[in-house]
Amino acid sequence: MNEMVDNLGVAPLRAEDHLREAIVTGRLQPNERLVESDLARSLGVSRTLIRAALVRLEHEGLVEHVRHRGARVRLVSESEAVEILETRSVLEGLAARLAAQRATDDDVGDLKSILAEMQRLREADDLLAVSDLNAQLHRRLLEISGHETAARLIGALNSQMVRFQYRTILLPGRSERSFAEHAEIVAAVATHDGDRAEAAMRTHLSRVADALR
Amino acid sequence: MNEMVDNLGVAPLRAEDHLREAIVTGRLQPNERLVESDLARSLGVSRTLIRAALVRLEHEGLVEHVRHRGARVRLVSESEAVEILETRSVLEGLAARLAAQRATDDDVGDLKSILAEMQRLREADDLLAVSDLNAQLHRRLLEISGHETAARLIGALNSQMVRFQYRTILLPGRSERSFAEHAEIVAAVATHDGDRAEAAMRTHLSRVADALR
DNA sequence: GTCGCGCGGATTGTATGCAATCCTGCCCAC
DNA sequence: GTGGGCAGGATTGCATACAATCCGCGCGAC
Repeated sequence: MNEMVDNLGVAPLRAEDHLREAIVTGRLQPNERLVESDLARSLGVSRTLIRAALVRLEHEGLVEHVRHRGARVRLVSESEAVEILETRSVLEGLAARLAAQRATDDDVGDLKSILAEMQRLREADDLLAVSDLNAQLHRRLLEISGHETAARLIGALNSQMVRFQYRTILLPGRSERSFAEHAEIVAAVATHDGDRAEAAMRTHLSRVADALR
Repeated sequence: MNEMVDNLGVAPLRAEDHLREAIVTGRLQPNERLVESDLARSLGVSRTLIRAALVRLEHEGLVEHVRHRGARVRLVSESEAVEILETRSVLEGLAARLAAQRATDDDVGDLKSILAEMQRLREADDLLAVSDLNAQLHRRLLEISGHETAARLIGALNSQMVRFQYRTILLPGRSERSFAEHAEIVAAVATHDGDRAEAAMRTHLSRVADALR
């Protein structure tokens, strides 16, 4: 467990990023206690920095902190995951609407090539890679929308969902339907039909929520 | 001994809450510098607590913090206010839909009496009080929806908007239309029509955004 | 045997001190 | 007069020290 030797670079946010990464990748398990002095020692910084990091991670919903009792990795329940998906549904619906209104031809080209690549990987049965491309497609749509507020909120919601990330795409038949849903979104954006893009995105994420249940 | 008595209640969050209140009420002006040691002295706590509070307020979007240069009260531009309203629009739309599905008869009664009180105050030309009741109506709808994730995000967005809070209702004619929009929302909830409630809420908040521009 | 209770270790909460960084104003070269 | 740079003060960044709180465990009363 000796990974202390990478403090050289710039690294002031490093402690926080390390922690975040350890949580979202599951290296720190849900409900695991986060003892400040242990973290401080293992990351080679002082408790002060760890505390600051924990405060921020708490605000991001990754950590739960109760006074005098310390912090632990927050467990998001399935019902909460559904709530998060419902919220993402309307936020990304908004973003999709705007993306449809604002997309340039290049933007549409990007989306279509992501879609084509998804198709290819799907036929090769590499469902995990497909799931990663899903995320990329959603990210690209957000960029195109140019809506920073929505992007920020969606980002925070996503980081709480990593635990469920690969879960739905693996269900039998889900991958085909998911692809069709994404294709519909891209088609709507390509024709600059905001209403249709929003509806398609909401349908898509509702289906994901259904799949989770 | 005596100061312990003071601390029995809820004292530890005091510094943070003081700061937040000073910002949202405008006692601390946008762009004003927040010097840690000054705040510490004036609130009677140490810099450590001030720093922790500033970290949290930064995450809430009330404060802007740049490394080695300190914190200042964040100025939210009008274009950003519009973004925030667009975001609220879809989030509260979701909440209104759920509220319509879940409202009990008592809930509907509450909403209607808030509406009646609004009407009364409007006829008495007390527009600021009307605006406060607006906020109360929106809060109550959120409660009824039972959607904690949406509620949390909306709360954060609202605290960034206080500067604009009373601005729109004072526009000539806006008060009448605003009342009609709220009445439509309540009517939709009363008939448990989720689609209509969501549409009404989105229309309402779009109009507020228009009024702001 | 079980319940209450207090003691000690572990852990968090807060304050303080020192180092690092930045900003201001001044001096000097040109 | 203008621009570059360089002190000195102001302010933040980080670490450490001390105080407050919590939790588990053992002991005794019943």
